[in-house]
Amino acid sequence: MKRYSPKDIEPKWQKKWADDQIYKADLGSSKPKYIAMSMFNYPSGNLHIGHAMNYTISEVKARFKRQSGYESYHPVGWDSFGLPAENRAIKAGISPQASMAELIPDYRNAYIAMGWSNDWSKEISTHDPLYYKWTQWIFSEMYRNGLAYQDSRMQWWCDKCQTVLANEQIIDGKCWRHEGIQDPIVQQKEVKQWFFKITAYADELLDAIDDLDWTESVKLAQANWIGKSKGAEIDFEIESRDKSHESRKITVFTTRPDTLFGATFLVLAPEHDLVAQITSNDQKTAVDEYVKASSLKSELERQSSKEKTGVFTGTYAINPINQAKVPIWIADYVLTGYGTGAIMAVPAHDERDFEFAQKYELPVIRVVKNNATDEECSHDEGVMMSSSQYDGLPSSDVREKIVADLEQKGVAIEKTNYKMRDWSVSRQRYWGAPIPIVYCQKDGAVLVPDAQLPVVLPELDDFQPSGDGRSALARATDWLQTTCPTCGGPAERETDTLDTYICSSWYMLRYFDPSNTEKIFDTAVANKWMPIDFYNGGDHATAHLLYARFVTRFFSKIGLVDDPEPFKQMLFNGKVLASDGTMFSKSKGNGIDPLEIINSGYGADALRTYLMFAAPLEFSPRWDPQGVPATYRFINRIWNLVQEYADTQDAQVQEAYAKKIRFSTHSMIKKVSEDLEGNRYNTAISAAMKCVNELYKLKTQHFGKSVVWQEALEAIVACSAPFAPHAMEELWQDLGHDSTVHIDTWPTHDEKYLQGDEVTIVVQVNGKLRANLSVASGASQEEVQTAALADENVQKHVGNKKPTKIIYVPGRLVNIVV
RNA sequence: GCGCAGGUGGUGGAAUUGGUAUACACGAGAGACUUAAAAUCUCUUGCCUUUACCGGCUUGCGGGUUCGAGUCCCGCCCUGCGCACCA
Repeated sequence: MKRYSPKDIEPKWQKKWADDQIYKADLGSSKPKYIAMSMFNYPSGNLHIGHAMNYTISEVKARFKRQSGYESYHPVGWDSFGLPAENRAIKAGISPQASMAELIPDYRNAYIAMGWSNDWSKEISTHDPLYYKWTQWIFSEMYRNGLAYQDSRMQWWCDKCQTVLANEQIIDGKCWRHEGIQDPIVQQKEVKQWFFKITAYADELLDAIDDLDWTESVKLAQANWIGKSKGAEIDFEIESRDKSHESRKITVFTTRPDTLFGATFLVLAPEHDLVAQITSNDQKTAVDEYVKASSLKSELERQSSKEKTGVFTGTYAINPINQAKVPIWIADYVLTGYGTGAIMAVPAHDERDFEFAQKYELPVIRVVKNNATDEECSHDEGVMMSSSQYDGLPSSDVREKIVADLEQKGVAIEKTNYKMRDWSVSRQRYWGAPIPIVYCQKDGAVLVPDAQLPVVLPELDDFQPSGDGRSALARATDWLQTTCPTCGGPAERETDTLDTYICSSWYMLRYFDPSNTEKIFDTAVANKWMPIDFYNGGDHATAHLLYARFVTRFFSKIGLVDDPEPFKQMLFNGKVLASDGTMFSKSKGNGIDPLEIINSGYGADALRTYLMFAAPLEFSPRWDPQGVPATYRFINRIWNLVQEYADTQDAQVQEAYAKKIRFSTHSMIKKVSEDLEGNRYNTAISAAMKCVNELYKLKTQHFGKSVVWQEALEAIVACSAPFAPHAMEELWQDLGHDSTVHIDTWPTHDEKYLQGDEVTIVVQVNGKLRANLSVASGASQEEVQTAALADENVQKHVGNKKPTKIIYVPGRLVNIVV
């Protein structure tokens, strides 16, 4: 009997599949399309167990659909620009280009060894000039549509990376690449930056979230990130002691205009423009000191110190609703970047204001009557009080009314604010797509004409940042010096490169037309294949997924693609954890190498099946050293079953056995199909295991060449093929096929085989299980009840009491209440 | 602090609309095959009581609704993730 040896069959089939190009997607196929993919790879080292997990998830989905009659496309690409790659190259003393030329082939081999069904004919790399030409073109297109602009502003700066960071790239006040204990806290630095105006799409991006079939937590994270809040801007006149004041008012943003009568002071952020102007002479020293101190504080310090601090400016403002005189303070708990950088403080109804008022003994006026006591602060809704003409009205109604009334006087306006900021896309690093801009003394910043794209990244010997805040490109003088496209005069290229999140925000579309040199991609093909049917990953809940949505939405507006949403279904999967429940890390050296497991003899099939079986895909399973041996045993059981069958003679299978075999097989087909569709891979695999166990019991009799056994074995082989593609391919051939198991072989279940002659009815007495009854499946309620009451054990518990009620659930249970 | 998700055997985890709690797997125990071991196959395995049957208990804790609750409702406790002074 042929033994199961992954070492021999896996490479054999990998070669055969490649030769036959069975995974090459025909984008013009007349079959229904399906595209499943995982977030593409950031090549920076070896394939690790996290990759194995992520990519197997979408790969199984792609295989399931390919077997089910779809033209299934499982693309592959490399997110090859970016810092980790550049840092690795610097460390290795080679260029990033050379580093990629080393890494990518290794990854390719690893992908093949995992048995992933990628279409290698359409492979892309973001560092390929053919690709980044279009990344640059997106910048130009954004610019032409008024969505890319340059601005000088304070930016987060990581000293280790020597580059600015987007808000999304800061974790606990540290750079996302340097969040260790010894790593520096990010600093603010004034830098001239290019931005994409993602805020212009804030509302659309938020509204569209509802309809996405995405992991709920990711949808929520995106909504939080966008952070929409409706409110009003209200003007407070500054009480003037000195006629020379340039500005006479302070505009505050509030989401609770209904509490305006309770505003007992104003607070400005220390960075607010008016601070110097309004500060009185006797408070000047204190204010100056406070402003200076808070500017030196890092964001982390500012956020970690719970204690609120502030200082009085010596000036007052007038509350527009009742002309009350309220003091103006400055405090760093008010953020400069949000709203107007100034708030009206309502200590009775805002916890932060309450805390501040307590500390500095400022008055507290309650204006909403709710369940809170007089001593505590509460933002709950209620009925207005101490609010003149609004008294007695519900606070939720007054919110709009008060703004409308003030709007008439021209001192307020309805306003919606967002937490989300524009996307900073400039990076002061070498390894990225150069921003297609030149600076001319006469014409300023000028776009490089499309005909001159790509602006090719020059090869350098030294690509360390220049240290003055500019990238290594600042030293590439030949490249740097150019001519102005507008006037032809001397000009200098932009030395910043584009954030790699731009590269990854549109790659899925390039998969449909990877070598087009005339256009970014063919719209007709993209419209046929978009949106991506299935997408998964264990990271980037906000940044990448938000940027990809933004860019796709932009593409739909300029007519490049119809659907504004790129990913129809998105599954945010868990990460494999070490056996002790902690994250795998390089420093701990506790990583699991997928190739090592494959080569140890267990093979890719057992590894893949284990990863998909260990837990639901959303969970983070702990690595179990017993796991792969267990799934190896499962595959081996299928293997031996098929081999044994191949060695049998023709057999007559009695009808009663045939029924049992079919019941087992068709239940399995149904369950596996539904579970694969619903991304419940772990229970799909357990259904296949259960079926195999049952077939093992059934094979002790009437086992042999027959239609019913052939069908059963083909079903178990086909249904296990997405998880264990190599072994199942071999077995498929052993069952007598010449063509591959991986295309158009998915079995369908027939309901008629799922109906048994008898059903098991559970009998309860007062809700407690007392008997199991086997009755004919067509039995009437009366028959079932009679049989139930006749049962010996049921009789014992009913005794001579008369049933007061009998609950009957057809085909399931009888509950006798006495 | 706020938001979200979740607490089920020794372990990972299953359980349609409320309807046999613990599927499947690991681990453990026993047996078969073998000179022996590995591999393979078969059986047992929530807890208590019992030779066995029978019975009792059990889904983080406490209540409630119901003929019936892992599932629904109320109040606690704990864990994980996300956001974090966004007015």
